[in-house]
Amino acid sequence: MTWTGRPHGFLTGDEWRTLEVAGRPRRYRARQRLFREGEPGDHVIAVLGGRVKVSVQTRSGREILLAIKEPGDLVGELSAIDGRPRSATAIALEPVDALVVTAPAFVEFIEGHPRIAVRLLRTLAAQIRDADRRSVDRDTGDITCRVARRLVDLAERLSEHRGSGVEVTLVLGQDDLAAWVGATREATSRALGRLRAEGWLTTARQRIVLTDLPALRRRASEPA
Amino acid sequence: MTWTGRPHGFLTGDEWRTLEVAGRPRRYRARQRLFREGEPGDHVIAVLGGRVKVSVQTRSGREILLAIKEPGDLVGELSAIDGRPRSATAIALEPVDALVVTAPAFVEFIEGHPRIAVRLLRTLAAQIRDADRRSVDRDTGDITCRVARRLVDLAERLSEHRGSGVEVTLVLGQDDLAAWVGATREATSRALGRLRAEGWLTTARQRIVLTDLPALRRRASEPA
DNA sequence: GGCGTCGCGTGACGGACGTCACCGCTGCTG
DNA sequence: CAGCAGCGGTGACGTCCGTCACGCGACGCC
Repeated sequence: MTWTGRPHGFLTGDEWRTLEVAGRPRRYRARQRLFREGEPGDHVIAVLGGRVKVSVQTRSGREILLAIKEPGDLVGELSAIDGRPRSATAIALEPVDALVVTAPAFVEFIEGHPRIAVRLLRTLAAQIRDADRRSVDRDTGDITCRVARRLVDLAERLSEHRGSGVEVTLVLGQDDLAAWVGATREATSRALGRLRAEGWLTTARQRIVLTDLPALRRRASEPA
Repeated sequence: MTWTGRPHGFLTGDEWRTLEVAGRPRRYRARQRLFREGEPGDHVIAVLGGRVKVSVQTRSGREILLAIKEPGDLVGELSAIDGRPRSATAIALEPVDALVVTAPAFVEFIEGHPRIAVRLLRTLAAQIRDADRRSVDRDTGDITCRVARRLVDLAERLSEHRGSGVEVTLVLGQDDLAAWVGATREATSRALGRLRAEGWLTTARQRIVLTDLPALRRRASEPA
């Protein structure tokens, strides 16, 4: 129902092997910054393994999460496309395997492979849909609603990979969750408290276990 | 400083004349709906004259403005690219001159003109940047801040066309402005009241006249 | 094993904004 | 011209959430 919208896997089949020759493999440590808002965007990073969070900071210091990039996704492609500086900061959530491609090489790669260009168009289209949906989500329902929605989304994303059992375990801190739903950590914690009181999930350090997805799904769309 | 991000003019030069032969000219009346959220997206609309608003409605009935399309922009291109249903509703703000192109014809057009494909990529990139910026704006500052910011943005967009005088007149209703900044009409009205009390603008029916842009710009980024 | 740090939970308090309600004005239309 | 509908301006009230503050348990480092 609430579909995250971004089909992972810009790089599929063996087309990306062509990119491989143009790219330089590189590893990033967990918490390492791939690039920072405002820098010139002279390279594109293809994520092969691990996840990367893309976010911006408001002047008041709050973090706003724009996307989580997974294996098969590109990071920093916008700057390569339009030549403008990076509009956000990218940080590795885990150890990340990646392929670093210079912007000119990337552009050449795209121009030389029309089918890839079409795929890239689709990827960008998905990102726009995702961003638009975020705008709507952020204005729909109270924080408990939004937290429930986000958890269900993450759970569904996960179920695509692993088979879905009765309960789903998410590994993420409450700070990140808060940034994701656009609220403070405290408000998020309280929202989790309410959901926990209903018996729909349990919480622990860096861990949220969803035990009643249907109920959460219901709560995610309920007016109150 | 706060730049709207979307360079108008996907259609420039005479490349679009190629599109012309594939497209069917059409006029829309003011307030007429071009398409509605959920419909299959079987055509793309190139705006030649007039403006189009793209928005979605939350289940509680509030409207959220996603974009305003101007002459030279495309509307409904996402569905043509990825084949998914329309994710928003498009409504003409004024009488609109447009070119309607079927999705297959549009795709063929893109594939046959690599330079256009690159330009389309840039357009989509700009839309993503714009959407991301909206996410940040919406969480930055109180409503008065956001209203001021939006007004300055609109004024700057306008100044690109007409030369910029000392004061700028915007023609828009408070309902639309409210949807744009993500607030209710009442809150927006009160915010305008505060700005008016400072002597930085005057308001009238469907009209907002900015008389002190520098002050507004300052207020737009001030913490309080 | 002691101690510091990090992540989580919760309480108190205040303020900004949503909701509801009403009123005035303007411009259209019959 | 009378009436109505659409738009704008305000007031009262409630509440959700941000801010500040503190406590607690788990993990890591020396």
